[in-house]
Amino acid sequence: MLWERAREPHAHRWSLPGGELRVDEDVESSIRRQLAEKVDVRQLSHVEQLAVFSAPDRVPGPRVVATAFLGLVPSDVDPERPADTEWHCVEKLPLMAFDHASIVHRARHRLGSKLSYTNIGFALAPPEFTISLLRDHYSAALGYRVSATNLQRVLSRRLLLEPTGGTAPPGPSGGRPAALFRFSAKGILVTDPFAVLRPPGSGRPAGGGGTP
Amino acid sequence: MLWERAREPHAHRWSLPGGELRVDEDVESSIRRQLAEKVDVRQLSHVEQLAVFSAPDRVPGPRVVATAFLGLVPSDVDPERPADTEWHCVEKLPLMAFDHASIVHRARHRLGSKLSYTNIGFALAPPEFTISLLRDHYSAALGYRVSATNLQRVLSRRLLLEPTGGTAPPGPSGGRPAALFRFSAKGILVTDPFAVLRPPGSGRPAGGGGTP
DNA sequence: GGGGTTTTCGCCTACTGGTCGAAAACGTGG
DNA sequence: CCACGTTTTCGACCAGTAGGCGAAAACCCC
Repeated sequence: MLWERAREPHAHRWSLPGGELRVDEDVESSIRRQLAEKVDVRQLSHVEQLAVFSAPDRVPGPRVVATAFLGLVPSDVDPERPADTEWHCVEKLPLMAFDHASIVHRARHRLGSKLSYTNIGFALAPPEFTISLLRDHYSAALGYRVSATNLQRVLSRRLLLEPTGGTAPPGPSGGRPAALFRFSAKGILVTDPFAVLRPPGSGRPAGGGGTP
Repeated sequence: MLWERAREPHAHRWSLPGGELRVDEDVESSIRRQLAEKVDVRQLSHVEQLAVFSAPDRVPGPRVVATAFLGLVPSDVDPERPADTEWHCVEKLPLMAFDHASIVHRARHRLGSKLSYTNIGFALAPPEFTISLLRDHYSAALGYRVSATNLQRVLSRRLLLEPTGGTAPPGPSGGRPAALFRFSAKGILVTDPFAVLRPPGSGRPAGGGGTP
């Protein structure tokens, strides 16, 4: 979600929401406050620090150090937002202000990486969802096609997927109705990667696949 | 490597090296400059941003926002350093200044995670090393025993390990002399995790192990 | 040469993830 | 109402990975 700047510098370019850090708040409180002026912050399903951007010339005039965050909202919510904001596709960004395009690309890269080794993907989906929907989100974030079969198996084996029993209505062209799943309560949002070199006696990791 | 503070606040406590950011440098240049006043910065084998620490009360007096870095040096180098600095074991930290203890623990956690899914481990070892040395570094950073067999096999399969042909002299109690390895030139320092859900037709990932 | 120590190698197993194809469950049009 | 297209779901197969273990190799010292 980008915000069209009204004032110079970089008027009419699109920028990330943000603003100045107050002396009585930490950076995460600050970005939540800044964002709250635009949208309902409670919709945010995931927030994490991304990186500090501090090149001396990243903005005109006095140097500004920015702490960038990655924030996600489920795909079913479109929070109320003012007229000067707009959702944009990460692959077709408009002309952006300052170094914000590189921040977005870094965030997209982080999201793609974390999708592979954490269950952060659930932050992109509604409370109940079909595997196909989740696969589409994964594909969009990763930039390549993901097999629904593998996605379901991988997530199920990690005990992250729990069937609700319900089904979603088929699309306009028919097709078998998809089963609905929810995020398993035991599957706490893991933000750390799975260790490859495990402690001794901890069950065997994973592997497999390959091109035959 | 910690630095014993001479002045208040928190005099005689141990702190991480650092200082104020100048207006004409970015944060990484700044930490390298600060560090250069203490040690030879060229010894640093890896530097990466860790996180921003910005709690309003993290230091007494006016609020200070800190960008913490994780920096590694190979285990064989002990750079010249002034008398007010000292190497400390991460598991037996002295009384530390400000929130620096939590920064260290965060850094240790990051290192442990990255050891599992990147080849950052080479930043801990000398140019030529034995598998046992590398295993000891892994064990120390991860906090649990690591099998030298697995470590060698995993790294070899990723084409990161290259035998030099030489051997290291056995220890004082004898034993078979260990073969020396070097960091393979093809094994660029990967700082991103391996994707678990790969693009189609990309060869099969990994798996394996488990407790029999 | 025997005993102790450390490294190295091979074998086995459990399990993972990619691929593929068949079956299931729907809508639609003739 | 039945053939067809569509989408989802499930099972089977396979290559490849990592953990565990034990035997063999290579050294020291006595």
